[in-house]
Amino acid sequence: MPTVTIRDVARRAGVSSSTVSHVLNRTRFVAPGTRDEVLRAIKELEYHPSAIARSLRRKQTETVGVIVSDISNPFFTDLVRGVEDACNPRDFNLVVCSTDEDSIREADYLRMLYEKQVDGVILAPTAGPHDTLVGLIRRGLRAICIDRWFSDIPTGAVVTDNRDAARAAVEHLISLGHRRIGVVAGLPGISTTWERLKGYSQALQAHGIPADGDLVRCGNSKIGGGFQATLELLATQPPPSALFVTNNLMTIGAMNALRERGLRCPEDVAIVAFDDFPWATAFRPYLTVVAQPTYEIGQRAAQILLSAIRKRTNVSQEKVILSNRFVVRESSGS
Amino acid sequence: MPTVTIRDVARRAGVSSSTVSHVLNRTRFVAPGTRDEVLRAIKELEYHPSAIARSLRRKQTETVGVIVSDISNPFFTDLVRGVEDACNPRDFNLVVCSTDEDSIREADYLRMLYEKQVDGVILAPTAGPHDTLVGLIRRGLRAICIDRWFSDIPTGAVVTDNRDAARAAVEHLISLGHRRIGVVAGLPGISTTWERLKGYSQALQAHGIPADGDLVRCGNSKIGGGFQATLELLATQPPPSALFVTNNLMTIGAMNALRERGLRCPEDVAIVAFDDFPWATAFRPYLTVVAQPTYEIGQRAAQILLSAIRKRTNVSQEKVILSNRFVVRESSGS
DNA sequence: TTGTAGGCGTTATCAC
DNA sequence: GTGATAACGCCTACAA
Repeated sequence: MPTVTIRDVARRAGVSSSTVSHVLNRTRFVAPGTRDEVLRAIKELEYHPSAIARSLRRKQTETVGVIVSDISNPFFTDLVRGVEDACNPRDFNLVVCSTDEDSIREADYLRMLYEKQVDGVILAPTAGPHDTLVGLIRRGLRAICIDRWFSDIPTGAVVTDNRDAARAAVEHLISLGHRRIGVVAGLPGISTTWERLKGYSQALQAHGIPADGDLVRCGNSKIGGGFQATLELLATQPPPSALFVTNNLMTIGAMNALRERGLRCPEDVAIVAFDDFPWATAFRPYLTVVAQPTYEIGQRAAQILLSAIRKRTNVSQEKVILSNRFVVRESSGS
Repeated sequence: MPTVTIRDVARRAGVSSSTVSHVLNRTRFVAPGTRDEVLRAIKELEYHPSAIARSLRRKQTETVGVIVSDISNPFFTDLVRGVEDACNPRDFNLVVCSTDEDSIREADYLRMLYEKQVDGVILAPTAGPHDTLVGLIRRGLRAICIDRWFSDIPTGAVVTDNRDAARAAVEHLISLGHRRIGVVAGLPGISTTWERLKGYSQALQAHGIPADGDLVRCGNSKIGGGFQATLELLATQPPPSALFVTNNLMTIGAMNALRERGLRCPEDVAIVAFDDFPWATAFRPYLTVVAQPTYEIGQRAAQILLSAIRKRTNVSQEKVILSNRFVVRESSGS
């Protein structure tokens, strides 16, 4: 296929390529007559401008990179949809990347995106190190963090009030009479994990329940980890009467573990979990959850990023904190 | 930030820009000494090549577009992960787009991707019209369909054996003694929908069960549609004793509907559904499903596309059919 | 073993 | 109202 360029259109319409460019971009007045000529030529030749060439000139790609842990995790998937919906009206495209929490992959992707000159990046950073990211930000890469924040990353973030929500969740269990409450904690080294643990501790403390290290297990934020951690928790003596599971994937693992042990929820073990599921009201037990505003996180981050891009400013270093919703359903007992 | 270009590196290293280019791309021999010089200059200047400029020259972007109905649908999300994992080793990036089954959005995205010169597109086409897509393919766009296929789209596809799987699913219900089996059908106009319906009919016919139009309802492939369709099915007289729900989202809707009507599954209504869920073994009822090889669909499609890109050939028009796995769990009864 | 130079397809600055 | 023309940053003949 011989590419048809702007000059082909120009020739066909009997004008100069600048005129064609200008009708394309509505960037200066063109006499209606000539304009129609140009438009006709475009139609006839089925001309499609080269976004690549345009980007080279304009130094803008109308593309943003989205780096998450795993695009197949419904949490991120919803978030990405929020980003997409915010970007679409402005004709921005999304390049999505999954790091699997590997900081090397993260760095690789960041470099690729930077070299592809994306106008900005939205990312859920891995635990680190963040040298590449920080270096690129210093060189002018516009970035915004989602879900997690790190004090060594000099840019803004959109997160949720993890500590408060965790505290509320655990207090809910306490109010139901539970004293031995196990926690399935997330990946070490990221803000969400320790914030949620902090909320847990605060709740216990506020109600004079002594902390017990045996009741905190790391589930690595994945299904298998949640499964394993839950089995361990269930093996403590006496076993916990309730579990606080700190993310969606680990919740699946935790439920699998209960099943494995032949325990019913909430009769034998009550559960409160982080992250809501679309199917939460369709399958039993109906989970009591901290519903994070996933879609909004993405949407908001995209808005902030896009506005910085448009205004050619840096992304403000502000940390935007969105509120979680606590939804009581049957898994926590009655 | 003043962009540092290949010439800056060249100057610094005291060589020509072509030499730099060649060490960058390992595209011709460069004396070890000079090479080291160049590499050092690159380090010192923190040079990052411009993928945009390179793409303009090479007419290759190392990017593929992925167009699905909705990135937040776990079916597509898994599929996209398969695509990503296949693309990553080759350093290809993914631009993902959600159409919401709107052919206009589909066409818009296709145009954008074409103008951004993606090296190829992997898409789950909307019901149509497909003019834009077909036009672009004619102009040389490499594309491959996933999940669905259409005879008017002149390119390859990776799909699953929907008809056979549907038939097996329904026969399973029949073998359990069900005669009045309702179907929650998907979006009209796409191959998966009619293939699954076809399998349903064949199963009935093979067992001498007369077809009943009342037992087929369209759920539009979404949660709300599945909910509505299920309510309608449950209202027929006599009500069906089993339901065949033809995709994941509608299954959630169907379960919500059962709950709304106070019906238990499988005691009151048995269910067999299309699409497995990660949480299928964690929440009750454990669903009996046709598990599509979602990840593999994406992976396979990406392999085919990438190989066509590498060999600079067209995508073969072959239709690759992957096998489904039928997983019996409790929702279909015992 | 390395350098020179033209061009990929646009946009934007000047000029008319 | 419209046209020339010089970049944008890289790759790749072709030359040496």
